[in-house]
Amino acid sequence: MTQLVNEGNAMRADAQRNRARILAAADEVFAAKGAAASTEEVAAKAGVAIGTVFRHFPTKNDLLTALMKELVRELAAEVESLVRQGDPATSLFTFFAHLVERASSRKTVVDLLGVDIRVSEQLQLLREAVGILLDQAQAAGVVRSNVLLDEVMALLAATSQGALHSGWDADLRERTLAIIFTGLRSAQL
Amino acid sequence: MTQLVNEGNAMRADAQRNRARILAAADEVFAAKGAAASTEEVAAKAGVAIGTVFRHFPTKNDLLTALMKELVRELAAEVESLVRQGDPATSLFTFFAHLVERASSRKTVVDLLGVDIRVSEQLQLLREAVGILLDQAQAAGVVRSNVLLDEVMALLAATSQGALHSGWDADLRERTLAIIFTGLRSAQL
Amino acid sequence: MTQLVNEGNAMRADAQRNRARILAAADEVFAAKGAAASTEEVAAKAGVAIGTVFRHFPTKNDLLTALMKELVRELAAEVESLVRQGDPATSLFTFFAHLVERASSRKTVVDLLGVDIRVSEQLQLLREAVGILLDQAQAAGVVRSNVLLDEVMALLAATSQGALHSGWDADLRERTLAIIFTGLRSAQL
Amino acid sequence: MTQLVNEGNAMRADAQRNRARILAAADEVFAAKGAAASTEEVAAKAGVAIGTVFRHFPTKNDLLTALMKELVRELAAEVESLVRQGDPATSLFTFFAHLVERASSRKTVVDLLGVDIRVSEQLQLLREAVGILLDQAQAAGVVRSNVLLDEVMALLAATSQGALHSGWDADLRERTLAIIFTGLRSAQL
DNA sequence: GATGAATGAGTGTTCATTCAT
DNA sequence: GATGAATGAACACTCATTCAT
Repeated sequence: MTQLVNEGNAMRADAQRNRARILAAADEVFAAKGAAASTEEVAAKAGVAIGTVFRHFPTKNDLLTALMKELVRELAAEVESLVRQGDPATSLFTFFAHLVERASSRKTVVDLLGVDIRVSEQLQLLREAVGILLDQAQAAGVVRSNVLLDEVMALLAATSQGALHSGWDADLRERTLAIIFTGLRSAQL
Repeated sequence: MTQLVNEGNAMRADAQRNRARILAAADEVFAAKGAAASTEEVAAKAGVAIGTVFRHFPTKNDLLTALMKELVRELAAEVESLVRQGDPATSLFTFFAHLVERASSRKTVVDLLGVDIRVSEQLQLLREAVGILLDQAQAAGVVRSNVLLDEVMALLAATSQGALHSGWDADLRERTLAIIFTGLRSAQL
Repeated sequence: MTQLVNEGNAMRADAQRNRARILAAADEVFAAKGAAASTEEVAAKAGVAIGTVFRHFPTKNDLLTALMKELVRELAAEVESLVRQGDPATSLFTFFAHLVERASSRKTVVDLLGVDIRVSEQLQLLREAVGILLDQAQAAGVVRSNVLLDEVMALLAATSQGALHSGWDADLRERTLAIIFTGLRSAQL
Repeated sequence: MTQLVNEGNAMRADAQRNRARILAAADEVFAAKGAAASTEEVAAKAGVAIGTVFRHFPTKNDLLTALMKELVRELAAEVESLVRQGDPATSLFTFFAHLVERASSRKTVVDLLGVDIRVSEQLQLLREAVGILLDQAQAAGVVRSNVLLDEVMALLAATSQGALHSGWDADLRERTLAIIFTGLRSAQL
């Protein structure tokens, strides 16, 4: 039985609390300033000493990766819920829009896709989840059948990055996604 | 009248040559390693001393900005030539594809959008140029008339970033752009 | 009556066991990596928590010192046994050779002389023991009578350190000691 | 033509001065506190910023190695002068005594022989020099002919380390070396 | 008494920027 | 103008030591 959520088996209460605090602080800090922000700042925002951060995440990269895992986990959970209770015809678009909206204010979401972190492994999970949404949408006939998961993931990444780096507002986001969704839906010209 | 960022007006011959060399080196270095690469490395590749780099570009950011300007200028020139001699119906798509292809191998193209550089100003030029291509395409009836320049620019930026950070290969690039182009062309569902 | 450095008098059974484990682990770890190895590593090898190490030895230095005491005690015991049952004419040389051989594989033996530990006090015991061997050897006429204990101790320390730091093999060790032993035996020129 | 002394070909005057200052400071600091002393302290004593130290010696190890080279060079020079103008029968002993005397106050001399620095290469030079002294002494009949260079080097290292770590005073040094010299001179018992 | 999480000063190293040569 | 040495703040990471659990 694979567990998606597990990272604190047998940990003292205070340690768990600190781990959570650090992750939260890291999320905020890296979301605002990107992965280049200093670990020291994360510690400060979490209200712990620098050593504590490194005890929980021996490397800055480990911290970044943990953040990433957490994010992927949340996203996967969201997909799962959409699969279970959402409208198969629109779930893909709903999720797509939501992710991009989220990315527009969180540098983390985006930075993590780049750099030297071996994301692949983590992203695999998300990829599979999105694959289900795509299947559903294609089964419902609202997405062309020759669209591959690769392109959907690529568009997802691209728009997430675009939304962040270029600071799209809600309106622009909507209009831009509309074009992409149209591209996914309609018959090739 | 001294200017912080000289650009070619009234400059000793060797200074001009150095400026050009530095820009070329910076392009290479930053393209390969991203904006995080050290100025020292740029100087080395340019074959000048570090002081010379800082004399021409008082700040690393100034160097990055200059690179950006140069890039925009090239792109604008390309657009202009397309406007003059290209097929109005396909020029937008041609340019779009070309930019993204270029971005996929040049970290610069993309990173520059990220830093703290106020791109807006520089991008204005490019924006106007692309505006012309869009007008042409809409006039030719191959792009829906309710598509705004904003969305086109957003898609341009997003795919450039996506192409680089996620390392799209030629095939994925083509398939992804096909979806976007379809979205631009067809009638909204 | 609480004592800073407990040594076995009135101690819970498990505490005694832990103390012994820690000393054994420390011996191994420091022998292999020198005194610069981390206390944490010692704790790990001993299978106890870091706090336990510091409860038994309030300072890293205290741990090092205890190790030293232990070593001196063992050596003194060895000397005692030689005094009781060995050949008075060769015991000094036997002990000398054995100590150096041992030093060549145990960084501890040597490093401990380096730190800031005031060895003198601990070494007194060993010194007295070696003094007996020297007396015996001089009585047997195999060591010049004007050789003082000071020099013997100095040579002992020097060769121990040399053997370790320079990594003497058995052959080199033997040949080098042969020279020293000759120096101790023969008449001054 | 091999050059023993070369390290500053084409260097700005101030850079040379600083390099020398740093080496001098490093010698003092490491001599007093051992190789574990901080680079920062070296910088402070040299009166330069920390960056300057690292510009000249990109790694702490590089600094240590440079110190070592310098030391070996001096020693080799001393040997060379002894070979040229000294009494072949006593030069080896003179040099031996001098090195140990020096070591007794300089942790550097000794620390450098240990740790992870690849000394071998550097020591080769010194080894060869001492080899000449040994040959001379054996030719003069004052050192047994079956004494090998290996043992002499081993004794040299051992006594240097001993002299330092155990803090021999002049008298003890003399008496201890007397025993070793006797061992080298007389016929094996 | 044992545990192991938290602390925080300290270390080696990098790099944008300044300035004497 | 060009050179390249000097500066020093910043950073990731380590480790002896303390203390709440």
